[in-house]
Amino acid sequence: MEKATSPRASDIAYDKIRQFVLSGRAEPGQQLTEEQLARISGVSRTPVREAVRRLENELLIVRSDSKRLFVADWSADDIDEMFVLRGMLEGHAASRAARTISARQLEELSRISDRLDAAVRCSPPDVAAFLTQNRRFHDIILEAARSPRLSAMLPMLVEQPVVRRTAAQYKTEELLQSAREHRELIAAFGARDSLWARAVMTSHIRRAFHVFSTSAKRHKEQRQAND
Amino acid sequence: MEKATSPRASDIAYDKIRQFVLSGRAEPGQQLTEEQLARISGVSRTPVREAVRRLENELLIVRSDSKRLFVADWSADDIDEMFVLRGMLEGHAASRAARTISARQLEELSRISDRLDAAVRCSPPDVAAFLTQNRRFHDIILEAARSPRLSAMLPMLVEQPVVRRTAAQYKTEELLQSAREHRELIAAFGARDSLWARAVMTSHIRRAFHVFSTSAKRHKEQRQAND
DNA sequence: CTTGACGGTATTGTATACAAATGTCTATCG
DNA sequence: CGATAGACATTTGTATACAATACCGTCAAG
Repeated sequence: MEKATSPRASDIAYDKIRQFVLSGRAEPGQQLTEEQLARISGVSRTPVREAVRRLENELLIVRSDSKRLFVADWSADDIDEMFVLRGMLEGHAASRAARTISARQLEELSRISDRLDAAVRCSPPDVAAFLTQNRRFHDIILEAARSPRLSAMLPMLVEQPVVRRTAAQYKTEELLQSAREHRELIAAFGARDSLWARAVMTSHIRRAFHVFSTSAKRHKEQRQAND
Repeated sequence: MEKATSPRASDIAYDKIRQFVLSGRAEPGQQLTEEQLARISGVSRTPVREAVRRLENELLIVRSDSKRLFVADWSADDIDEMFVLRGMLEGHAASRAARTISARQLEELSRISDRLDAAVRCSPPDVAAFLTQNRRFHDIILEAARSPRLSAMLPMLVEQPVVRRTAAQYKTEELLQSAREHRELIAAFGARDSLWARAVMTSHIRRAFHVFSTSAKRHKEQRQAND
């Protein structure tokens, strides 16, 4: 039985501010003051500061030379590298998970995979559900890898711009392929084949990069056409 | 002209607590209270909490289920994995650095490499100097890689146990080989060969792992002999 | 003897007040 | 007109007081 976690103010602040930044309500490069963030999250500055520390570590917020806060603004190179790093780290996570995953977790992955399929096959595809389940899938692998270090590092590689990109950009075909890759990961885990698992995961992330990349290009061209 | 950085209390606390943990004065698994840490670092609890957040991110300090603080205690598997992750990330850093390093930085690496040689060649070898220059060497590569993400992640992979191991454990031969590898890295950077740089760095870290590993084994055997 | 409830104590969490520092605007001088 | 010094406003940093929570020993019931 799960117990409801006590709602600590610093966690509330963390969630609210993170939401504020990721939702795009905050412009990249925009200054944030602690007081403003305190107002937004409805708590005092003290827990806000703790939340900001965490977000700063995830590089969603950056500090100027003299401690003023700004919404992070990522270059194309930053984003490229994030995918490279995610490929390495999630590949490693998959490799470890293949050795240590429990039957319980394997079943859970299967269930999620079913939901992923369902989300894709209905029309129109339920992209929001897909993204939620996708995230859960990867979280379980991370959990199965049993590495505190990976668990601390991977959250730094959340892709702000990907989240912001509207759901409509995803094509059914791409989602189908993604779901297939999830199935193959489960197969690799079932076979306890760490090399296979790593290879599938690396390829999975890399493909996501190319989907994102071409989508970003389309996006840019459209904007230029509108000018 | 460099200006003396203003001594903010939270930085003082960070340095002092980090020193306290890494020096081994704190036992792994030992509880730490904020007040105790405040006493140690001579500031109030507020900046201590900020320092603790940072150390928590580096996994030098861990929190129990209900927010009590403890000195991190790492398993053999943790340490193994740290070397694996360092291999991947520093390899990646070297790969990037090979493409982007400046002439200025290359010169700096050469100078440091000279000092590394000097520290090894004198007898007995100046291990403290070696470690200091070694750290500086790797920091410059990290700087040259120009990746905020790498810069945030690599500090999580500082090897507490390695630092704690006494200097005397290092053999001259091992230090010499290490110095040679640094030279080869410089050569790879000079050639702007990112694959070469990555390979040398990966091998460099991996060798360090084996040196550490056999040293740890010796250490353990000695302890058992003493019982 | 074990188990579970209770209450005191230790520890962490939050708000607030104030200090220090940074940024900005303006007036004055070259 | 441009530069610069200085006053003022804004923002971050720190200490402290108090609130909330978790831990631990004790005692009573089974």
